[in-house]
Amino acid sequence: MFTKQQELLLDNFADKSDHLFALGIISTDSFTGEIGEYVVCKHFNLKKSNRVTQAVDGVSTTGERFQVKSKVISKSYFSFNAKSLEHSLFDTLAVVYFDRLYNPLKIVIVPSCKSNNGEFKITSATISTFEQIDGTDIKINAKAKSAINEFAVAYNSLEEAGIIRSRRIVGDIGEFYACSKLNLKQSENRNEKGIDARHDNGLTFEIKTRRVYESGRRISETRRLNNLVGKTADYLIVVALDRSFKCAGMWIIPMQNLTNPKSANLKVVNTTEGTLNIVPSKIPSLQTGESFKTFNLRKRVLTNPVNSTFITKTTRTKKETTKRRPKRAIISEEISIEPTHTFIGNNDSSLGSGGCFTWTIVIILLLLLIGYLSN
DNA sequence: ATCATTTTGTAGGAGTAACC
DNA sequence: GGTTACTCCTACAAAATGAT
Repeated sequence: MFTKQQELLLDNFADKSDHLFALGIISTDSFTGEIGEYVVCKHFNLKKSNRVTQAVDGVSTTGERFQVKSKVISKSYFSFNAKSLEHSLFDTLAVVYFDRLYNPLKIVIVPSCKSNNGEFKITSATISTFEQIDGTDIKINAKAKSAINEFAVAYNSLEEAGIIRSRRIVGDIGEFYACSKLNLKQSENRNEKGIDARHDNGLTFEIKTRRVYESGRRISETRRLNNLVGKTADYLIVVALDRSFKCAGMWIIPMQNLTNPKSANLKVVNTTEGTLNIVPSKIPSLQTGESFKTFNLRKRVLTNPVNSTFITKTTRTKKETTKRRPKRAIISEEISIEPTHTFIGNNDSSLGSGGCFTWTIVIILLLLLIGYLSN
């Protein structure tokens, strides 16, 4: 789905990201925050906290507890605000600003006692009241600095190539794969609750992506798909990526069939009823399963009365679509199964799933069309 | 005074790990 | 499996400022 050039950029990003990991600068894909913690800890000679330590990111030799916040800025807007930090748990807030190459531009120091009950505000109007360390005075060793810069270049090239549109690279790439594979439109508003993409047929999709590969980054084997509660999309699409961000599996699951949306294990693709596979699995723990064909066929599977949970969704979509489509058009479109994913429902159909049904339907419709044309 | 632009504030989203 | 801890980003709304 990506061009060769784009794949090279992704490979390069994976390499540069692993290099930062090897140098102990990052340990996850939340790279902005981790680079910031690294820079502040080095500058103030802090002992870096373990990853899940509440409020404190580093402690100085004298016991001063630092919380670090990081921000990449494109213009000189040195702003920061936080509503409710646990200000009693740390002594000093250090906000570090980076340019797009992750060169530190400034560190702003705010004593936690200066917060208004946990509310911190740095704006152009208030910044002069805080201690500031200029970028030229921030010391980072040359090796780390060049690794960070190279990482930034690799990241920026992904953005410039249109591969990603945010610093949440894993989710971004997953959405890209899912949308191009299923011909979906990404939600323009990235904040739209519960829906990442739509199809022309009216169906809605939530896309969850996980990068699944052997690495020292993860201690736990368990992978989760969190926070699917209340998601109103018709389908969940699960995308697995390999180390180089190549698609290593994709599945489509009726959202209603998820039994534990609060904290679903990634292995729901193996166990959830109605799951169909879009891209075969390259991950041993995730089974490929029955393959997804098109939305046409998918709809016929869904209208099977055996699984009543699908019926309400199917009915709604069917109504919308049939209103728009004259009957003759339906026949001609249904023949061309591959290029269009437009849903043409037959709600009375009790056909089950499977390839032979597909071909039966296609042949019948072909015969109907030939008959129609010869008249 | 009104409209346009810039800046700040907020809500909602992403991913992962630890603890129970 | 559920919850809560950590992380940052983005788009939009609202407010502030500038231009006519």
